[in-house]
Amino acid sequence: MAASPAPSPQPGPGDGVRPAGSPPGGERESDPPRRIAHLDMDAFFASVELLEHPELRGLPVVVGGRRALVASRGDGLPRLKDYAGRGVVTTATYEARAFGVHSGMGLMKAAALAPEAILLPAHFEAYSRVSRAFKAAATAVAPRMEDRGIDEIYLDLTDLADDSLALARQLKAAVREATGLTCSIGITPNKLLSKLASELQKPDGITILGLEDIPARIWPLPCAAVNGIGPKATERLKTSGILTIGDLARADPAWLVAQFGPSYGAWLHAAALGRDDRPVVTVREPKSISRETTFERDLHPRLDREELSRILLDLCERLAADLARKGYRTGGVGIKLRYDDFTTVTRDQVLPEPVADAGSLRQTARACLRRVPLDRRLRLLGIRAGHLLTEAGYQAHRAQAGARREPGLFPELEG
DNA sequence: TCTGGGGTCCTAGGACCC
DNA sequence: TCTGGGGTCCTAGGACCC
Repeated sequence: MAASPAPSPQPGPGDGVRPAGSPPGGERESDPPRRIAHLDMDAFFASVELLEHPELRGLPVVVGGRRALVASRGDGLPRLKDYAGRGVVTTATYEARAFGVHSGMGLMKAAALAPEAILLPAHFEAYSRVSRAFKAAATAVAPRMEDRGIDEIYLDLTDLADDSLALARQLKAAVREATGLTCSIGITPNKLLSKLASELQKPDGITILGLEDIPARIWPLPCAAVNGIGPKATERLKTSGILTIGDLARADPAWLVAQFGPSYGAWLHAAALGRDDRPVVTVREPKSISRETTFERDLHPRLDREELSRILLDLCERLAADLARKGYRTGGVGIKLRYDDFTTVTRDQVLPEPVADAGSLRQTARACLRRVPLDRRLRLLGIRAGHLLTEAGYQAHRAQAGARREPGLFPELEG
């Protein structure tokens, strides 16, 4: 079953977004109208690369692939047609998208569409730096910000004085001043609609919508435009003749629930009507930290045992470094394997004591590996740290555990 | 021309406890 | 020799997102 992005308090019958002036004395007071912005950087990674390579402006440029592989061919600028490997397109400029190239597409396939496009390796440090800069610029205008990844944010504008168009212009000016880059902004009463709105006039656009605009502006869009309706749900909806958000809005809610389950079915109905009361979440603790790698060639668990062992150690060391840098311990370690047929398995194990060092991670990963079939070649190995505990949380955990055992027996060994 | 790496959330069964 | 129901935790898989 498809996941629903926080369907929020289950919209009951007749509930959801209450019309302005809903009956007094109801169970809940009418929520105050909100103003939520979604700010999305335009072709972010590619645009950052163009800051470094202004001479490539106007050309089809694709960012993706591993640096060593990308850089190893040719003397001039690497072309997509020179690439051989398992990379995917991370971002493409609008000129490259005109050839049908899009994010997530295999680079080999992209090369068939746009062989002469420039291929640049990703520079994640640079993107992170620019990401911090645009977020700082945006929060200087609108402080209540929800981080949605490296290139997009939500902002709660509800309590700000200026009108929405003025705020959008201020945000775009601030982002451009700080980074030299353009973004697109949607402003509506909720996150769902704002996310849709910011896409409507990309790049460099501003789109402000009210609930009254839903039939004309939202309903003609394909279902897949909704954040939370992915490839599987799109396909299932299509087989029932539901192609647009408007089709979905007209579908019988009971039928949707029967087809997609109580949670997702109800959410689909609410989403099609533009109903969404999720708050802008300004602080969040991570739930897990992970590292994974796809091999350049498929590896056999026995024949390539040493190489796999080296790769596992490397992943554990990098994960341990991540934990140390971010100040977490993990109380549960998991592994992920992808076989040559692309099937994926995971194994998890909770730990009696939280750990953070590479050796403990590796030991637990090996225990997990013993529970998994190792009879065919692998293309990916990953390791994940869950049940995260901050250093403060860990001290509290230790104090509790210590109190439960022999209190004060070895005080010199305690924290 | 097969399909990266980092995440979140949901479901569902079984164990275990009350 | 049987019979509940609820609650939480653990585990595995999968959809989805950036």
